[in-house]
Amino acid sequence: MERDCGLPKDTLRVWERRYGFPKPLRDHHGERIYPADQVATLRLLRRLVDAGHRPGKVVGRSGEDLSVLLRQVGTPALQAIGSEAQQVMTLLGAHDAAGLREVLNAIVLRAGLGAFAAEVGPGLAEAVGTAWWRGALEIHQEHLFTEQFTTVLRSAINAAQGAGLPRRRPRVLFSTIPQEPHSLGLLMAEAMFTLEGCLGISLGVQTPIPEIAAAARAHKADILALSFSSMIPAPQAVAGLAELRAHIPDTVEIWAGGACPGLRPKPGVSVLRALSAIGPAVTAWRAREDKGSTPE
Amino acid sequence: MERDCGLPKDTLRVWERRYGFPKPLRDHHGERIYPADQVATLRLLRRLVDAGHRPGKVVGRSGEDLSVLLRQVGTPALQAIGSEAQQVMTLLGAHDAAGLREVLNAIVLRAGLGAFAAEVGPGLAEAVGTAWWRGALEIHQEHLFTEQFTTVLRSAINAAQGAGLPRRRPRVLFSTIPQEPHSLGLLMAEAMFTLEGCLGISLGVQTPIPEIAAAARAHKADILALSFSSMIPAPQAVAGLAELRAHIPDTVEIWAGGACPGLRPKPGVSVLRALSAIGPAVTAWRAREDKGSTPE
DNA sequence: TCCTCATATTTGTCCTGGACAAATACGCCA
DNA sequence: TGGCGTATTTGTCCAGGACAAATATGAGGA
Repeated sequence: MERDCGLPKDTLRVWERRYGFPKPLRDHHGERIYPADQVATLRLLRRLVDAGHRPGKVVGRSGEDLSVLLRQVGTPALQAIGSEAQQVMTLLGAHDAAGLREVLNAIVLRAGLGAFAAEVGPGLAEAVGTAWWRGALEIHQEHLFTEQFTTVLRSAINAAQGAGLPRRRPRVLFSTIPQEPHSLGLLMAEAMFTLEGCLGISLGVQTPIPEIAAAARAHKADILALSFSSMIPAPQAVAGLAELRAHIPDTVEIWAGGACPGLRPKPGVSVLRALSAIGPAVTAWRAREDKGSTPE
Repeated sequence: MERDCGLPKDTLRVWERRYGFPKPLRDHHGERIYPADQVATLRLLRRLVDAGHRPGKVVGRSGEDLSVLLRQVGTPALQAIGSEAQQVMTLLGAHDAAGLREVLNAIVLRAGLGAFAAEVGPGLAEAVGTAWWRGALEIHQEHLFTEQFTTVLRSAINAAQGAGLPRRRPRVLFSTIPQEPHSLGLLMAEAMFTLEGCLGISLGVQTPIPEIAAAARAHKADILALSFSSMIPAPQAVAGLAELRAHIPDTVEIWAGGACPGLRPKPGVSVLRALSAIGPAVTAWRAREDKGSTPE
């Protein structure tokens, strides 16, 4: 059930106790049955809470009230989106998967893989994310975008890897912590490192922390690249990074990036604010490495 | 915490109450802190329980006892794996991502995409899965396999789609229910449908059921293809299929497949036991469609 | 008027211990 | 030996209480 509206079971329970909503029916044994309309209202509530409303102020109000509030939130962001994003939103509205892929491919060819991954990609992802929690987009449309974007970007990365550019260190290991299921940020980072000629190995998302550490050792990684989306609570990101840092040797650097607001550099953990920072950071790493390996 | 050993919080609690294990430390406030060695033992326990052992018989025994039991389980399966699988296991053992990708690509080229997706892929996936829960493979090695396999297969699918073969109906929508995070089965199915010249649209994994239904309508899908891995409890798969069937129009067929043992055909839900069954099934669908559209 | 800091309120998550239905094993009879 | 009814095991839910972190509120000073 909590999967259907994005709210943990404990939260549903305590809302019911404190605010009198939701008011689920009970089956013959006494278990909660959430009617479809209450689930729909809960979904609205989740978005409002994510947008900054206090549960005490909005839980218990009618679905119509909530829709009104939802429309007031986030509308300003709508004006600022670029022309690519508008085109993408139109195609998503028309459920045109093939057209979407064509447009994305065209952007890669026109702007290049670097600009696509570092500039256009994050912009599109943010526009889609915003549109989703404004209610302008269904979840399945967001899934469709993610799928097409992934396909296009991965095939571009493959092409870049096969291009015969000499691959050399740093050896970079990509993954996310178990609480982070989003793969787009990781893939965009992989693109940037690939363009720098790095040796990249991806574990995909949601690898347990001891396993990331074990993999870093097994693959003799120089850099561990972690991606944190804006959906992940900042404390979890910080805790994950600290745990990871404690598990792996100091010779392995940890580079964290993504839209997560609470990300802060720590000893042994670099934070790259933007994907465009990857190029210079790799150059700096190589300079350090050359100096360090010079016999004194 | 439950994320780290794959056991729900409630289960950990009740094991603690009934069997006296785990015995977590408490922080200053009284919250449970699971030491690393207990987490490791819990991971062993999870595998044993998955393999059929009763919790009452194994929870509370020492880690060494459990390792012995784990070795006894599943060893017979080891002998039967093919030479490709042995090669893959060797490469995984050496953490050789590039070599793994080369081998997979070579299989695609030698055997063709159809045989790769329908025969080799499931065999490899099973071998890797078995090796994992036997303890012969780390989780990060399984992640590495999944990532490389996905990359190779997706790029082969892209090539097939771009090959200029005329695409025509049925229009197939791919996804999995929210409880099913595994994407390999879905991707192999997508390959098979692509080879038949179908129009495929993937939503990726873990789409909420009402959203799958909405997408089926929006995309005017003829067939909804769902994948169920062997890890998903059969009742959840059956319930998900029933709910889905109730949400979408009868004109949309539901085809389910995968290694999930409890999968049974129902009215309006076909079950394809093997990926090789997709080709004939598509042919049959087209025959039905042609007959149906003939003016009487 | 605006900013800063201390206090009050809100909110999510964890706690304990009890209950029960589904799944599984066991024993009986043909 | 095999099928079936009963006993046990097992996972998940329930209720209400507690507390720390997050957030809002208000007082005092520049």
